[in-house]
Amino acid sequence: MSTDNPPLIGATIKKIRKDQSLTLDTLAERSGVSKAMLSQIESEKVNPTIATVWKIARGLEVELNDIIKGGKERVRKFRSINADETTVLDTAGGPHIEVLSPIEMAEDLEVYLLELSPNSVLTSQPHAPGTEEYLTVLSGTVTVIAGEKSAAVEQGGFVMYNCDITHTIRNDTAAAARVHMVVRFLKKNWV
Amino acid sequence: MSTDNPPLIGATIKKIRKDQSLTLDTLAERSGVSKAMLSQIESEKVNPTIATVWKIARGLEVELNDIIKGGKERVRKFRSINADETTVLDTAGGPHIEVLSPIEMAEDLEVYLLELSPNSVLTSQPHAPGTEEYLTVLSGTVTVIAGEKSAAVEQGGFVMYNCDITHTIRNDTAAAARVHMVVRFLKKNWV
DNA sequence: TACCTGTGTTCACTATAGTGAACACGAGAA
DNA sequence: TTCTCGTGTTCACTATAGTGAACACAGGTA
Repeated sequence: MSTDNPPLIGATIKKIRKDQSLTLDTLAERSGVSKAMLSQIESEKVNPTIATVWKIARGLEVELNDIIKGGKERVRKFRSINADETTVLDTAGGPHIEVLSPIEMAEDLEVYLLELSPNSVLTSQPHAPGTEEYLTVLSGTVTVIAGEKSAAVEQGGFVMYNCDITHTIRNDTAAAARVHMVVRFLKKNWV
Repeated sequence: MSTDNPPLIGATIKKIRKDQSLTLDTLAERSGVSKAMLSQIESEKVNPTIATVWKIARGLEVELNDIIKGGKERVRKFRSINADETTVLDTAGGPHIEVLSPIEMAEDLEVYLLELSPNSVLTSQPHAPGTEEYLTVLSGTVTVIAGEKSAAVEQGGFVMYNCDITHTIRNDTAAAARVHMVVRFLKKNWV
């Protein structure tokens, strides 16, 4: 939705109501908002208050944010990427990094495979606020440091942490380590 | 926040404004909402319209939903789970499933390791609407079917799909397959 | 001590949200 | 053809959002 105007939520409310086969009368009963008001809102004739929209969301049993963000039609995804299509990020002396997730997932949910050589370190700068990383140790042992917290995790282990602070993955052993990494961003819907 | 009352957003707006060291005057200029109104909103003396809160969110450069959901203080996570602490889900003749993510991540982001025997199938019922699965094939080859779409994915490959329809992972080969699986749910904030 | 400034609050007003009631319209039945 | 019913829209009203201006208060300075 455009960022130049407040969200037009009338159409969204109408769509959700229709999807649930509800009349204005029924939604009025469920939500505590008058039928007249609902009609005006759906026609974008008025600019309702937060409390009113919250009541409608409750009546529809949906999240307030589902109404506000515009109720975009979700198309079900199906996307597969072969091994030879993944992107490889290598730096001299650094770990071997394969990007598995497609470009359209960037800054939403990113998936990587990392291979850390014996006695190597991968240090990253803080990501966007609220971003989280989830690591599965496939082989070897790694030590993860995020801020003042750290843990050594062996094969078959799992670690998750906020990565909006400087964070480091180290392989202090004499064997290579392989790690599956997922990075999840807090989404911004309209900035 | 309580689901019995509309969201009290005044305190949230005030906190964000203070965090950014802004005065009411400054926010009024940036947002186009009067200082008087801002004061009333922050004091929970009025129930602002959606458009007004949207203007404030823009002025603060935050998501509308950040204000509405209550601006909870985020504590940075750090959680590690050793291999011997993961939960194993096995059924007779079924795949070997290890749950890596901790219980508190249930229905948010769930992480699994799957091992499918030669010529075996894992069929799942539809999950909650909007839920997505992300598979990394660590070894072997699997065929993923979601609704009418399918793909055979070899070692090192990746596949993602909506799993709010019946979906199946098959290993039609004579070798075992190992798959890393992430399940991401669309969050409900207050239902 | 008095004055000034910055910041937040309240007043008195206008504009608009929100409602109960009445109206408009289309479809189906008699 | 007329009537009835269900559903959505609009009217005329009250309640409240939203504002410019004035006020209140605290801290700093002369």
